[in-house]
Amino acid sequence: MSVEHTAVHKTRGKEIMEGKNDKDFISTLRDHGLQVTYQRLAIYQTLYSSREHPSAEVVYQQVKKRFAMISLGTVYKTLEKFYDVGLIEKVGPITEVARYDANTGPHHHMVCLQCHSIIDIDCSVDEPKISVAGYDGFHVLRQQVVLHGYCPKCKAAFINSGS
Amino acid sequence: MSVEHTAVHKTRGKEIMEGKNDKDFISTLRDHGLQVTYQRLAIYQTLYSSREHPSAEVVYQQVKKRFAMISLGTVYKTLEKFYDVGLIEKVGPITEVARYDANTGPHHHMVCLQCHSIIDIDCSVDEPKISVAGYDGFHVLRQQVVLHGYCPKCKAAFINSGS
DNA sequence: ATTCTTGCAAACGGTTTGCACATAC
DNA sequence: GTATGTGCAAACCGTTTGCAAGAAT
Repeated sequence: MSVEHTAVHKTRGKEIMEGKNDKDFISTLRDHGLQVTYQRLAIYQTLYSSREHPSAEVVYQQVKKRFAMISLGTVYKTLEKFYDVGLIEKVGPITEVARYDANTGPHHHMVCLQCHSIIDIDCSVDEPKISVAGYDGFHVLRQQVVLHGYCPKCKAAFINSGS
Repeated sequence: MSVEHTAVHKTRGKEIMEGKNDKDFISTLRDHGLQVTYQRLAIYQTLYSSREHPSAEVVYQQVKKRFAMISLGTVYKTLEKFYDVGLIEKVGPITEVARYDANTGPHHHMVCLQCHSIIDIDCSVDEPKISVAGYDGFHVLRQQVVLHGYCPKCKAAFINSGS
């Protein structure tokens, strides 16, 4: 694959992108063990140049401005692949589906990535002081701390299966 | 509406439920400004007696054992209503859809309930020490702190519209 | 040449919605 | 009697999947 188009984006992208050219982006992809395609480059650049935490749909709309032929399915697959290899972060559904809890006292949750069980954590243990100097403009109604990992049962299963 | 069935559930529910009878449940619903129906009572009791953070579907399956005729739609509507009035908690999608972020450095997020914008928070400010004594069996891979509230822009809009 | 990726369209699954009927108050 | 909740089924919408054609290595 050859590189012809420029890496320069619009608006806020420009500030962030400055100093990072196509070659850098390509290297980044390769460093993560990814094959390089125009689509991936465009998707990564779009995401990299945004602070909006865009959804797959939004990334798709952005990328389409440069690659009219790209498909939404590719964007989904690509973002998920990026996420898998640790190239990008994902803010989103912490559980596959909504889960409810009659315990309304202050507490947080541990979610098992394997069996999807949710374990309550006494809030007392953390009480993260996120009164956050500098973010005062934001009116915080509630905060949620979620730990992702493996519950004792699933951890044991991994060890036994020879992790 | 009259109360005939017993409040006793199975397994772990029993321990939790003990000391809370139908009248208590009814009062709880009323206290939250809710009309009382068999369905709501059953849904609330089911949730109250569980530590599994069940999904709507699971609640539905449970409740159906007592009320064969209940519909899944009702469970959805009811749980959401419970959540609205603060009777129950919801662990689930913190954003409507998955959102991505090329910033992989340690940081957390503020999500605006109104405009759905997401603002990064420097991790340095909180660093919640959730090494959590007593939960050692759980192997934590990553933790996510999410604040819900209103961003400066939306907060201002509320004030102007006469909150 | 082989393997991985793309595009398209259909399928999926959780959730929401509309409406007629039933129930709570 | 009036407002609210229920049941059912269809619609929604974000996401995933299968597969044939295309591109990367």
